[in-house]
Amino acid sequence: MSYSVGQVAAFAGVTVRTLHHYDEIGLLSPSERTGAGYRRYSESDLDRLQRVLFYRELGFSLEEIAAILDEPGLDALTHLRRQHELLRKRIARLTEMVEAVETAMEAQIMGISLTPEERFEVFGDFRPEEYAEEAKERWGGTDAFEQSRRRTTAYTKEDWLRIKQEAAEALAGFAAAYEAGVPADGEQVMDAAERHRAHISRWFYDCGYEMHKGLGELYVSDPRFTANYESTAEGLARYVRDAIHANADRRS
Amino acid sequence: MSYSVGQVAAFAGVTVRTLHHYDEIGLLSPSERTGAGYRRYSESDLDRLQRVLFYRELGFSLEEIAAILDEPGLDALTHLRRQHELLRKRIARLTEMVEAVETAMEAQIMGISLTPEERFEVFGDFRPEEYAEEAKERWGGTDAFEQSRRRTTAYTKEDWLRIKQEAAEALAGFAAAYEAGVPADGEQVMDAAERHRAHISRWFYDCGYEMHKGLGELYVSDPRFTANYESTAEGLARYVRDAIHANADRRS
DNA sequence: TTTGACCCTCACGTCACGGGAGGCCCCAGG
DNA sequence: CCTGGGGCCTCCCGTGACGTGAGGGTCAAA
Repeated sequence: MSYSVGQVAAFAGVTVRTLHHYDEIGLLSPSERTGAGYRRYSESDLDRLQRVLFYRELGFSLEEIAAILDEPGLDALTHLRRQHELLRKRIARLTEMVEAVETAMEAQIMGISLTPEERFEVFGDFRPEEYAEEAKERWGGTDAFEQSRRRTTAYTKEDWLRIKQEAAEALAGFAAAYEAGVPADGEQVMDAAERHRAHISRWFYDCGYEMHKGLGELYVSDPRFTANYESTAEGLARYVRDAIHANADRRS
Repeated sequence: MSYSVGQVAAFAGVTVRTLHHYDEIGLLSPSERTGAGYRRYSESDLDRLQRVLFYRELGFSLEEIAAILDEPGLDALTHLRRQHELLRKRIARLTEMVEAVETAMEAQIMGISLTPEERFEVFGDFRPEEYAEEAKERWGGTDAFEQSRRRTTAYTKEDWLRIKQEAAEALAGFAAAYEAGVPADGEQVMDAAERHRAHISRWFYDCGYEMHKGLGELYVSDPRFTANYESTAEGLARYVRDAIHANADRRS
């Protein structure tokens, strides 16, 4: 049994032109022609086409596909195993992308924008030293950033909801005291700062008093954090920094 | 903070030329230029680029991407949700392909070649009546084929190994009796036929005596089955058919 | 001030087809 | 017998998403 271009095209979900093209470049030439020059595809031609379409779908160029298919040692099972492996990798990649999207959603919800590195994390498979260095510099040379990343990747939806809730409570606590005119070194305000520090330590990275003070500075100096506080109440960022400092001084 | 083409290209893992191209076609024009005409990408330009690359990876044309991104109601979370959904679908598709590959592997191991429809099942998202009809005709108008497909999709590796094992035992049983000169309606040969029927019923589809007889006929008429038996011993296909008939007659 | 890394704008090349034009082949129906 | 319509052929130009220089400005560091 053999098949015409039209039949094969219908089977495989490609156009006749595509089959002509594959013939032209020698990727898939039908094993027979009729007297009138009509292409006739055999069973094993279909086999080859199936493989071509498979590798094409996974993003290989036609040239690469030709190389793969014409490799000596072209056992059918070998191909199937390779395809299985490629699919597994591709699924893993997409799963990573799903995670990245979820992270971005959380970031969006929490009102924090990402750094360029974070944004494209899932795309660049390379991580040149240059940018890694820059990130380190930005985060004060500590490994807090890395630690945070490692921990947060394991968090579930529920964890994130809880984190968001706690963060909102802390913010509300500071805002209430601030608007009531309580000074930044008031007892309850310092307690709020301490709860804030515990929150960070628990969910993100070990946050000592020194680091907490650094974070407080960041809240007034880094606009992406400042915005988060200032949008609740003008001057709140500075107030929170002062409270954090007062708390750190009290403890040491 | 703004970034040059080179920096952005490095972040995003694309070439400078690509960014130029996106500028040319108006898909992503940097929000600023220096006096010397240098492109300067802002934070929100990066945001847009990230989305462009995302949709591109999922196979959208640049024109389509432009339409998606310039849709009114372009909330960030909406995009993220859409991306999440698209990824889910794509993963589902790849998972289907994995299953198809596994099926093909089993078919290969069991020494049965596939029909064109089966081969390209995973590619054509359409299922025109024409071919569905042909398949029905081929399988005698019953729904045994569908039933088999439904059941076997849930099978694990272990199941398949066991099935293969049982099939091999059945074959060996027939072959032994055949080569010992036992007639096809011998007691033990009919018992082997009955075990064969039970095997089919258990793992693939309800196989009554009539259907079993049909299957026996298939073993001598359909070359893809015949080959499997004849390669063990010449004349075995006919012998198995006769045994199946004898067993069916005995039972009714 | 010079050097080298980076940037600019043309402009042609490439890959994987799309989409006709113009013309055989072949069989069912009048 | 011939005629119409569907499928097939080759030839060839078009397109989308860039690759790849050529030829020439820009700019911080040495």
